[in-house]
Amino acid sequence: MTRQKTRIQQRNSETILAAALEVFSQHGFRGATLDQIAGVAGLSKPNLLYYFASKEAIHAALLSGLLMTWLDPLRALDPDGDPVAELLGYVHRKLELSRDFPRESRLFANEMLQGAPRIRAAIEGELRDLVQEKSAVLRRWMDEGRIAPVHPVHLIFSIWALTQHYADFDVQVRAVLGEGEADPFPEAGRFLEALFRRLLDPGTGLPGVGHQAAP
Amino acid sequence: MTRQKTRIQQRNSETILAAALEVFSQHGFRGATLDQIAGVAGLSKPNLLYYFASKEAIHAALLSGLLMTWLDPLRALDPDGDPVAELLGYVHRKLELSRDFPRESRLFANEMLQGAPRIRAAIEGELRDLVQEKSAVLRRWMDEGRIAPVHPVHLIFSIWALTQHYADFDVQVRAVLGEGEADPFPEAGRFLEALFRRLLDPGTGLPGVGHQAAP
DNA sequence: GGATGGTTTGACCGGATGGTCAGTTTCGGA
DNA sequence: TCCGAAACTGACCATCCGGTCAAACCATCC
Repeated sequence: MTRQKTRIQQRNSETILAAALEVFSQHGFRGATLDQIAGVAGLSKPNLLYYFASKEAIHAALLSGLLMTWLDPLRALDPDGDPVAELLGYVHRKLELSRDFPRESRLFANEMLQGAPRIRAAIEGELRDLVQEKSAVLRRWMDEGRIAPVHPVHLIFSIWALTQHYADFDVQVRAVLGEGEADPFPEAGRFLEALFRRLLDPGTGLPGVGHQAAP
Repeated sequence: MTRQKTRIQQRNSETILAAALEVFSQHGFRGATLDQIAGVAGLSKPNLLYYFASKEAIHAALLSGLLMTWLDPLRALDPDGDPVAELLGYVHRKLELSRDFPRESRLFANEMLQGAPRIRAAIEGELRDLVQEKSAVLRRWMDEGRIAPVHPVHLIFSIWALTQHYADFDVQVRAVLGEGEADPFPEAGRFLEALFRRLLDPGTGLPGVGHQAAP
């Protein structure tokens, strides 16, 4: 089915997907054009449509490959590991994704902004299930007093928001920090480490911040 | 110049901008069409272009009005107020913006994803200056030991990321939390309150999380 | 060298898109 | 009531867009 045959097919498919990622992540699905993608890929428009049935097909291929990569770090969260270390590891892995694959992050963000018309099913299925599963783990850790009690799903949201921000709003981040500072990511890593250490530390119980009942 | 004359002009300009906000925030600049905007506004396409010179002009009008609204809450941060109360107030005001004006947030996010081609100047000017100014205040508060020492600019980034996430990724938030939960915002408010209280609390000094030198 | 099958492209198509314009309708004041 | 300006519209235009197709190209094996 999806099996590639020749090396040319393999190479050109990859070239096209790479170019499409560049264009889709910047302009969204409707804002991107086949001519643009063809231009970036260095191929002719009909040649694109020789490898992919349609513009939709290219976009779909990108998204389907994306979700797996995107969820892997959360899947890797070990229920039997040390809670704080596991969560900080997740934060750092997610931040590395933002640094190394910003276009993938923006493609995802674009899809979300549009109301996720093409991956709604996956969001309400796979993604939701995985988050619920890991939330149960977090809740257990909280009940055991190993991390501070906060709403587990919002905790996961906060990790997503804080890490993806550095990819999606890269222009803003760099503009505000100033041209002098080359790479914002090392400092971002230190900041997020401090933030989540303080948030999760079970020792410093503040009043009135207990988590709600599970959904 | 920009002064409106008749009531019809006032009303129709507002109708067009509201419709354009709806469409632009969902599809981005290139993905939006004048016919779509005209359809939402209930006006004919030529009538749109009677009030605005071009598609670009509509978009520019939206963005210029947006930045002011967007920065106001940060401007309101009082250097003479109580540090934690001021920052938590900012967080809550920003979260309310996400709840009440999600389309404005998405319009801004769309512009950022595209590399901010149309508001780069404002980002590198007004926005940058304001952030630098408030960062100085935050640094002073940290030096006085009234809030924990973290990188002030990344602290501001974290407020933006965490609050805007609930507007920009609304679909995902609601899908993951489940249809049962109607409004995610009250719980989000409680979570962010807890998060920033713990992050800012100067009492619980953790080792190795001091902030870097100022940029 | 020729046959074969994967690869590439110029030319083209129907429909959408941003924008124009001449002309008509509606409004507000004298 | 009438008039000039404001408000509005149908028809139209040039360009762009996603997609098609027949023909050409090219590598490989006989």
